[in-house]
Order: sequence, then structure tokens, then C-alpha cells
Amino acid sequence: MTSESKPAHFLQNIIREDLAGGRVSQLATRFPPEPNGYLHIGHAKSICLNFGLAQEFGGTCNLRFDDTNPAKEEEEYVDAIKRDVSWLGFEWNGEARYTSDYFDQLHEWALHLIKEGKAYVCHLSPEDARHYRGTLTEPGKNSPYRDRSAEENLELFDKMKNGEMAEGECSLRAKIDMAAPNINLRDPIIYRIKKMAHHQTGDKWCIYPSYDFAHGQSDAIEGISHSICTLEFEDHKPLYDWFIANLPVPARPRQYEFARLNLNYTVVSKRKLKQLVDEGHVDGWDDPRMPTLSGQRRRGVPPAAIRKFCEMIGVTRSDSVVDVGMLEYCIRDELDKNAPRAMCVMEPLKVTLSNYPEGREEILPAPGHPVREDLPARDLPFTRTLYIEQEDFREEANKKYKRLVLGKKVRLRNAYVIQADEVIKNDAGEIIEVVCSVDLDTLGKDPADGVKPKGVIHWVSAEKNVDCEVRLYDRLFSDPAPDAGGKNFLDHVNPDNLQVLSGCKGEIGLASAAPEHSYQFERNGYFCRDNKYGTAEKPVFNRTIGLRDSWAKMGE
RNA sequence: UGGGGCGUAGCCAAGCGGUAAGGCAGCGGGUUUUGAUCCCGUCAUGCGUAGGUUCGAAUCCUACCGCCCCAGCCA
Repeated sequence: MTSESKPAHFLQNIIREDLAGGRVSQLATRFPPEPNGYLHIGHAKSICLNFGLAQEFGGTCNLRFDDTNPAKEEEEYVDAIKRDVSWLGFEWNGEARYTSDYFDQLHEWALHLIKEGKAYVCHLSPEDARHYRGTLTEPGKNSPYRDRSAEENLELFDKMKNGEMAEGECSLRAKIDMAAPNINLRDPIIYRIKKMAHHQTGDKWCIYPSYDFAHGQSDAIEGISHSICTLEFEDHKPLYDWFIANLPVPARPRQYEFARLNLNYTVVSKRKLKQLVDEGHVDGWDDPRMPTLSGQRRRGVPPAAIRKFCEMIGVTRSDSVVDVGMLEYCIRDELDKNAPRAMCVMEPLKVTLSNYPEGREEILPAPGHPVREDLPARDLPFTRTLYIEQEDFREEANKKYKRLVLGKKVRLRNAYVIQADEVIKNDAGEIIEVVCSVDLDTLGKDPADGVKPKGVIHWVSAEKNVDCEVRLYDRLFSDPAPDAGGKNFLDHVNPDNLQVLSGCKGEIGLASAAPEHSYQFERNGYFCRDNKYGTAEKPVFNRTIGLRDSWAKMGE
């Protein structure tokens, strides 16, 4: 570690000590999503943590689908999750695993508990069980079925397994302590009846283990040394440890908790994201405004930016709300370093160069990137008629306006200096064209009079360009905490979260832009071709994020 | 009011008894054929509050305050 590296966080410290003290010989982690929805930026923190730790300490990280509830899970999500983890840049250890791979073993362990007198079949209805459980401040009461014999329990559990009991009729519970201050220890349900097919095991089972009964044991089976989860599972740790202590498991994994990611101006609950999709506020789970990984990918966010962000925010046990500006910084930083440059005029204003021959076209070379010489240069056709941005021309302006002004000069990016000589307006008085003169002696050098124009604007040939549609995204929500307190997050959807511009003119090379490949449209922002809409003749470009804009910030 | 956590700048976050790292945002300046990038400077006499221990406390002790999580046959 250099003196410049980040200080270690608490999990890195724990792992280093465990490795040094011999508690574990090799680090083994796992990322355990439930396949019941799409991965989002919050999951990215967990993914980067688990896989990152394994890389850092020369260990392994498994991908395990925590699929103990067939009522909520689907194969579709399994595929999407694999795709997103891979996209983020991580490779899991061996094949993807499933908690359902261990259903046989888990069932045997349930039998073991019953034989030991540590689990029983309870016929309390869900409602009655709730009453017996007590409250946060009052202890619970023992179930009347708590003292059934092991033989009877074995027989009853077998009937549950064979489908002879109805859903909700009974459940298998661990016999721990109905008076425990920690509610998770008040005889938790470990197997429940669900007469439905499972996406991995088909109709083999009609009883399914609970999260608590499955997670720690699955960790043990896989030899996970550090089972990392979020804070809300801390109350489950005594239960996690109880199963590990009372079952003949092959290893003794330990659970550690960290604070999940919260981002302002963002919502990351599967239920709410689903609602945005279902009610048509967005175009789907992969809408570029969504915080899902598939949405961020479609928007043009590079996976490295998300990794950097996860590194930057740190790992602690304190609840926090990270400023989305930090994510935006990481995206800009990554894109600035790697995205090839291009020019695209969003709202075209025609410019005619009165002293440039009609029909003439010259090819001006332009660097692919201001400092990355490994990025290929591009050729820009320069012609008598051009397009510039409407907002880059004014008939009159103060000296702070560093663009084209009537009677003044400006530099065309990667090309010549021009001067605005005349304005042409339509009947409505709108400017529809600017007639300029070009100084052909300014390619790569200042004008002969030594007066350097203070502005540089982007442009595109009006005769050779790519007609395209550009989608400008803004924050999905206008409120920093759209779902805080009693607020209805839908009331805070930003009405201006999408602006669609058509008739935009991109430099000719953009015709071959590949979907999801980022460009910087100079002076504008970072864009990538949409992976869903658009045609070969008229591509659609998504704005990933704008450039920092100190001009706009001045209030101008 | 039971149990479990957490409080360091606008935000994230180091710090673990020796006198408050770093990053984001902000502000000021320099370079620049992107009002971008880059570079430089600036930004907590203060660590939830109040006491106490100590030569010395964000770090130890006590009390209080605030916020988060838990009463699914969800994960």
C-alpha cells in the first residue's frame, strides 16, 4: 500500500486479521441476490464489495441466487442478474449457485433439528402465530404444539413435505425462546408450505426453507468465510449463529453487516421501481433514467464509473445518503478520460460562408481526444454551409459571451475563425441564417492580426452530416428525498426529466457509432447511441450526462 | 416503553489518548482551439449534548438527546 491509497475500511481490517491470525486460510465471499427483480446501483455497492474483497485478498466470490421463495422469483431475473454482474466487470467463482441446490441437505438438517428436539411442527395459523409471538415490548407465549415428540414431528413434517397439509395449515419452527428480546429468536419459522413450482427445482418440493434457515447453512456448504450483508440483518445474526452451532455443518462462516447505499434524488426499492415501470413514468426497467444497472448501461454509464463510485463512497456501518453528484463526478471522470470526441449540433442554425466557394469541400483532421493520442483522429468535412448551435449566436452581447456575435469573430472548433457579417430572419423575426466570412489563414494558428478570438464553438457541415435524435435526461425526481417520511414519491417525479430533440446534426463519423459506446459531444456532454431505438439512417443518442458548466452556473 | 445499530464540514469518510486525512460540492486564481479537462489555493479552534478522568480527549467513563432497523409462513 502506498501512502496515497485509501485507508482500509472495517471489513478489510477484519479480513486481514482473520487471515493473519489463521482463523481462515483463504477469503471466500458471495453475492447472494434474490432473483425477484433487476439489480440497481444499491446492489452495485454489495457486488463491488464482495467481489472486490475477493480480488484484493486473493480469495473467491460466488454468485448465489437466494431462491427460497418461488412465489416471487423468476428465471428471467436470474439471466438479467448474471448479465449485470458481468457487465459491472466481475467474474464469479465457478458456476452460478442456487440456494435451491441445497434443498436436500437443508431438509436433512431440518430432520436433524427435529430429532434433537430443537424444531417442531406448529399448527398455529399465521394470525395466531403472530399473537403468540408477543410484541416488541412483551414476550411471546409458547405454542401449544411446542412439546410434540420428535416422532410425531418427524411424521408431521413428512406429511408437510408430501403435500398432505394445506398452505398455512402448519409450519416447521425452531425451538429457541419465545421470551427472547430479539424477536427473531422467538421460535422462527424454518420451513413453510408453498404448493407451487420453483424455477429451478420444478415441482419437487412443496415446502421451502426460510431465509434464516437457508442462508447461513448455504454459506457453510460453500465454505464462505465472510458472509457480508446489510444492516437490517444484524438482528438475524444470533439466529444465523444458532443454526451453525446446532447443525453438523462443514464450516463456520461468520456474518458481517454494512450500511446499504442511499442516494439522494433517487429511489431504489424494487416495489417503487416496478411502479414507475408499470405506471408508465419510464420506458421500462432499462429506461436510461432508472437507477438499475441495465438502465445505467443503456444511458451510457461505464461500469468503471460505478466501480469507482463504490470505491469512493466507502464502507461503514452508519446510515448515510450519498449525494448523487458524487456518482455524476465519477461518470464524468471516467468518460472524460476515455470517450472519443465528436461534434453534434443540437439545435441547428445555418451559417453560410460567403467567401467560401460553393461546392468545395475540404477534409479537416481533428484529434479523437485532447490528450489520448491512442484514440484515432477523425476527418471533418468543411463546406460553404454549416450548422452551429442557435444559442451560440447573438446579434449583440456583453463581453462575457464568448461565442459568435454579429460583427465579431469566433473560432470554429478544429477549423477556421469566422466573422458574422449579416443576419437573415424570417417573417416572424426569427433568425434563420447567419452569413459569415471565413479567414482561411487560421487553421491551427491565430489570425494574422494577432487578435485571438476568445470563443470556440462547435459546428457541423450542413452538406455532410448525420441526422439524429438526441434524448436529454435529467434527474428522475426533483426532490432530494422523494420517498422520505410520508411522501408519495410519484408526486416528485421531475416533469422535465426527458427532453427529446430531433433534427440534430452530428458529424458524419457518428453514423457508425455503436450502441453503448460513449462519445463526448464537445461542449455538450457525453452521449451514446441507444441500444433500443433508432435506425441506421437516424440514430438515437442518449445523453449520459452533461459537461460541468460554469457558464450556466453564472446564471446566464 | 424491549432488543439491535449509528451520530466527525452541505454530502461521503479517515481517525482507536498526543492536539481534526482525503474525496464530492462550494469559493478564488492559472492554463486551455471544449465556458470541459488539468493545475494551484481556500474551506471543522471543531467531532450529537452535558459532565467527568487525564499534563493532554473525537478517541476513556457517566448521563442525556437524535436518527435507523426488528412484531412476513419476504429476503
